[in-house]
Amino acid sequence: MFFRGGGIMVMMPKQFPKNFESSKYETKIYRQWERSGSFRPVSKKDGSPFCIIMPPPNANESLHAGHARFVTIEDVLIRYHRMKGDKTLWLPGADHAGIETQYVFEKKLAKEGKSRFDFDRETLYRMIWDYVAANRGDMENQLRALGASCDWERNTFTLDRKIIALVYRTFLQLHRDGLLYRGKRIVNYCPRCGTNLSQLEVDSVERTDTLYYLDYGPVKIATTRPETIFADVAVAIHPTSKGKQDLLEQQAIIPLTGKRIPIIEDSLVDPLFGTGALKITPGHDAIDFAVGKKHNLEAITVIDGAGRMTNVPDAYKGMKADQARAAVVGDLEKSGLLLKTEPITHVVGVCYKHQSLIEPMLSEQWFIKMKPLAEKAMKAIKNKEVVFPVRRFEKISYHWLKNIEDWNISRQIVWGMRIPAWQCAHCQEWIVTDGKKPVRCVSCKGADLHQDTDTFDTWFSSGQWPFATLLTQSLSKSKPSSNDFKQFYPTSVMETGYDILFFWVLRMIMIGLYSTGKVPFKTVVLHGLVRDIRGVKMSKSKGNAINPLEMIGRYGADALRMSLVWGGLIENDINFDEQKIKGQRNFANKIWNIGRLLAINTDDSKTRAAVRNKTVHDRRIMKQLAVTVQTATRAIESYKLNIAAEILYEFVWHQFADVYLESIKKKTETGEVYIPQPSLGIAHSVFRDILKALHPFMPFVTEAMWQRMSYGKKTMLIAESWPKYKTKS
RNA sequence: GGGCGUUUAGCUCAGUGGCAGAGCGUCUCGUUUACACCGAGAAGGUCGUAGGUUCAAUCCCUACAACGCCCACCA
Repeated sequence: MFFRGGGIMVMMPKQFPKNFESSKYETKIYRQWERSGSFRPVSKKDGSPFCIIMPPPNANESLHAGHARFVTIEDVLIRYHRMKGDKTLWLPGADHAGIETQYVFEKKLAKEGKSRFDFDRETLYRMIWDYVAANRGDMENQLRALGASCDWERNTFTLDRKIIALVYRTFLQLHRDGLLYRGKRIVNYCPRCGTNLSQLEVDSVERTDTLYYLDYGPVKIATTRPETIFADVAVAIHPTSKGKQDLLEQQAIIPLTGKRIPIIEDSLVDPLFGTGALKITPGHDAIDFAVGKKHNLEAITVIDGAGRMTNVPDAYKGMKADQARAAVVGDLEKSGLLLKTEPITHVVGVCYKHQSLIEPMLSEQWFIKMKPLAEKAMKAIKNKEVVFPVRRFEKISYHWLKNIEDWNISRQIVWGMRIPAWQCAHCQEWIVTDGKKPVRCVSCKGADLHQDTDTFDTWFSSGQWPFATLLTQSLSKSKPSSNDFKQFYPTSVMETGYDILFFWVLRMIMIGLYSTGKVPFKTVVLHGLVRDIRGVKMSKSKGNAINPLEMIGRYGADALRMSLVWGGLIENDINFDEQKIKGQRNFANKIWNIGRLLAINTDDSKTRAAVRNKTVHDRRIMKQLAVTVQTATRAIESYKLNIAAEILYEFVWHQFADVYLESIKKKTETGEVYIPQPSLGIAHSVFRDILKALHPFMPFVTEAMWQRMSYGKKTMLIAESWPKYKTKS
């Protein structure tokens, strides 16, 4: 028997607005879902656990189009699995975003005429904490506006005490396992951020600079950085250089100071570049550092953390590095030691965030040995313990893991987790703990211990996010389901932008495997970036960023969501086009009006009289529905969300509305439209399944319609079950 | 220097070893008691180029080109 909407009722057109006014429903419906506890994981008979840990957005920033895309994709998966009957958990969170947040806060301080140096560490930390706490609600409300059906009772912040405790535990464990070390290395120091950055946080840009040819006595060298000559400790030539033996017996002379340094040979030198001789400056260049180490040379620092000259002749002391370059070049010219100059186009490192020039600097930092961790990750990928449905991401991941380098995890900022390591003032020994201050030095028993002032790279803690969030849930006694970790780990899907594949996803796999012995998630689904209509990456500074809330206000959350998955594969970049949202707003309205047509004609006294047999149209629409739902189901299961969205759109609009409803629509003598039975019943039955199948994509209009039609009696659509059709044999 | 991706209608993009698809845009017509946030229809493509495999290639293979992205220690 076919379901007939809401029994006997006559709905006057006036009571049923012609357009779906999204803003009238969205907030109300979301609150209804949230209050009813629909976002909590619930066990059904044959459901299996399904869990996504949300990539925590920066607690301090508003959401942009990229967030809207991930929310849509993840919410589609979550709602689908929930309807399928799986025990479904989507765990939300917020990220403290160390460097970025501190930078934003410092800009704010600067506006007030202050700087971070005006405050002690604790005060500064507290100020940033309050600042973030005040802004955090905005981001969370934006997630709600987008319809994210995540479990707010499990909402977690990356700086929650329990999370910090777990991160410290991992750090200590790495130390005990010999995977952690403190080393003096060339690091990428960003003078603007006031901290060093990992290799990943440094971008390369091509620049044209001047190449200076300098007279070093018996040899000539070419350099782009004449201000660093005071840190030179040798000049290297290639082993096949002409007159090598002769040169090796002599000494090179640093211009201006006259200091004598050895001439050495090393195959790293390119004999065809410049003069074929390379000045070795281990204190300010990574290659030189490597060469210096090989030849047992000292590393001299001549630029300090503020980017000023130090440890140089008085004439240059205190100058900024670029001023010093001009001064040095001028003096070289005067003394005739500048042989010639030529322009050179080369690649330099810049800060990924501000594009400011990176200063390679010698510094002592905490490092994690990555090779052993990466090997386990590669094995897990090979064994398909973690699957990349889009093959190219697996290839890229594997390649990166194979060539991985040690990870510098200490940052010179206060906003973040302070590193739980103390140095003994007496014997200089470092003591690592799980967060508690040690009483005495383990080696000399000294009691004068000082905690490291650095904090962890944010990615070090977020690399532990999947197990940390689930474990801290388990530690909570107040919550009914205190075994989240046991139930949901490894999680089902990790969904995030491909731009943080290396930063985050692969590190989660490595640390997850290390800490728990298991991969943190079984499937990695990556989405492409949202660009502007011309294909340019969106950013606030370019002014081409779109505000999701504005789009929601204009077209509704459903329309925005659909537009972000419709018309392109999720793994590819998309160009954001407002026309597309508009089209989906029209679609939401179409759904609304299908409901309106069915509702205003549900008059039994009229339709009962016209009962007849099923027609070709009736039978065809039933079949098309079955095929559509099956295809959509398969598409969602294989993360081809665009296919699912598109086929549902096509079916609803062009098969159901344009063809079927038109074919069954009748008019009375007075011109009133009505639909006779059994077609009306069939139409209702098809429409019910349409609402269900579209619900993951367009949760608001479908829920609003579901309730309006009283399809579920007292249940909400969010809690309904996914339509099932037997696969054709 | 290595790697990856893209190239299909005016635009944005799906897709398949067997008549080339969607949305938007354009044009024509229609309806105005489900929806103008509507309907019916039309125009528009040598599926980047050149070879190869095949009965058959937009799809598979090879080379090339253009564009884009990622990685990399030539000062």
